[in-house]
Amino acid sequence: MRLRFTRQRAGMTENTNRNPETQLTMQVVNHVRSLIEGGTLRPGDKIPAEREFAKELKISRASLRAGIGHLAAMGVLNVRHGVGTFVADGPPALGTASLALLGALHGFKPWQMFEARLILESHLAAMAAERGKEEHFTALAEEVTEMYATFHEPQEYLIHDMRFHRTIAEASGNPILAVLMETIMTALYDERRKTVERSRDLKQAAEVHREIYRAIRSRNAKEARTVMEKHLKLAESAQVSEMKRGAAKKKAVRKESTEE
Amino acid sequence: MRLRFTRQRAGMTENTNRNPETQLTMQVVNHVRSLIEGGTLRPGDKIPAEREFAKELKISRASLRAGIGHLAAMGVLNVRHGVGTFVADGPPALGTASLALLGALHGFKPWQMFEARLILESHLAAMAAERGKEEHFTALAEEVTEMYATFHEPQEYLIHDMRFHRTIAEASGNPILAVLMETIMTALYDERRKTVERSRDLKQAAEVHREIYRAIRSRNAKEARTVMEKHLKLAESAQVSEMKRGAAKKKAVRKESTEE
DNA sequence: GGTGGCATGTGGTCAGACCACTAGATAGTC
DNA sequence: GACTATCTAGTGGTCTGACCACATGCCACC
Repeated sequence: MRLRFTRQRAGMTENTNRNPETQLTMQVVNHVRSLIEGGTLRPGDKIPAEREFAKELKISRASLRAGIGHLAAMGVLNVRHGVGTFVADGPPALGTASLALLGALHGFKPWQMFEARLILESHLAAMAAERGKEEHFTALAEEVTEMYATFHEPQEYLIHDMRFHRTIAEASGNPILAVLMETIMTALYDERRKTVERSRDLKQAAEVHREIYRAIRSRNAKEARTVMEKHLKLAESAQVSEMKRGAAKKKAVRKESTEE
Repeated sequence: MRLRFTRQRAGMTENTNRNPETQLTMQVVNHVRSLIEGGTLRPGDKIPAEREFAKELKISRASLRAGIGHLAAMGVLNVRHGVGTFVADGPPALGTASLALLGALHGFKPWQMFEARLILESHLAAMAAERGKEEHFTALAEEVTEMYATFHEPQEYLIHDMRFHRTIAEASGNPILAVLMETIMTALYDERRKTVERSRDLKQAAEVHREIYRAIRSRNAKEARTVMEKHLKLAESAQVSEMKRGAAKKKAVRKESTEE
């Protein structure tokens, strides 16, 4: 049974739903939203059980679940099977796979990803140098240490790499920029995870992270920014070459794969 | 019947789902994702009817709908009652209300919104000056004209204001940054819509937009950036004063409306 | 030639049952 | 007494099949 994915174009492009309140699922979303905005629900809180909540809202459990699904997809709610549904806690984040999916959909190019990241992170580094607190510096130092300790285990190394950049974002004092950066980083590292095994120079990368740390720690915003830019440009070419190396190896079915 | 929103904290903060494939709804998300990444589904395409698609995937319609709900919330799918479900078309955008909701959740401050926007848009303006195409310039000019024509109708004016900035983002040649900017702008203008009625100096604002346009048009990246920064700082103080003006008025009226 | 209404296909909602997972309580074992 | 296995209650996850609401094209009717 072959299903067809009709190529027919959907006429109207800018179709705003007329009655936002007619949609039961949207009604749920708005209800929860107002509870959050009104302060009734705060991060980490548990919302009522589905059967109970549905009765309260006078809708079926299915409709309630549709609304919860929306909120969960947006990263506002955190559903845990067998336990309950909670308002998102911890570091804010947009819908998990959203950017990666949008990327596939609109054909984002890797260089565009890196460009976006460069812009965001260079500012974040500078801001972290200016506004960072002692606790952030401590966390950064720890991650650098871990990087040095794990540069022989790429997957492990990557985790600390991510945490390092995440901490900088947090230290910047602007959670919105942190969220945006996180969104891009997630998409980027998703790809990186597959290629990092082929990486060399992980030790050198740790070196650069140490430089960044020192610049931030000494509150030298300009320097932090410069080094971060250098790091990211390096990272870009590293990832590109990793990807090429992977592609080359894949094609080299015969053992002729001499690494240029 | 009073429902309680338990304040109990949810222990684990970093809970990654162990089996991403165990979740039927995630299975649907990943399936569609792979269809998109594989090129089988492209923007504007119609996916099979729910009953049919569910049978194909050997899952119930309910589960399928859960997955579709997720994708719709992320802005990847576009569901139209009585018509069908389509792969998102037009300008890419992250989940609609996500940032606004996250803002309420984590208490984003207005100045943080503006700071984030300033960083993004100043770069976007410079990039638009460097990479913009003739068609973009034309569109920008049109929007400026419209702004001059409608500065007595704030709501109308706002639309063109948004379109102007959106066009710059598009002209920058980096759709990722455009998406991020759009996310922030949506949250910001959502608020602005309520206060713009009290705005003065809309004509002056149009003036500044014209300056920005001229800088971009003449491919003067540095100038475009500078003027954009000036504009956004102006816009920030304008909105703040609008909000203050509104707060004063609201106290006098003392009107309590029902929650929707 | 126009127009109202119906047929069809699609998503939206409902109800109730049962499955799967978690965590705490309980009873049994060493 | 401390540990471990099992049970149990509570919660989300899935299924089924019916019916409702909406959008569109077709066709008889005027």
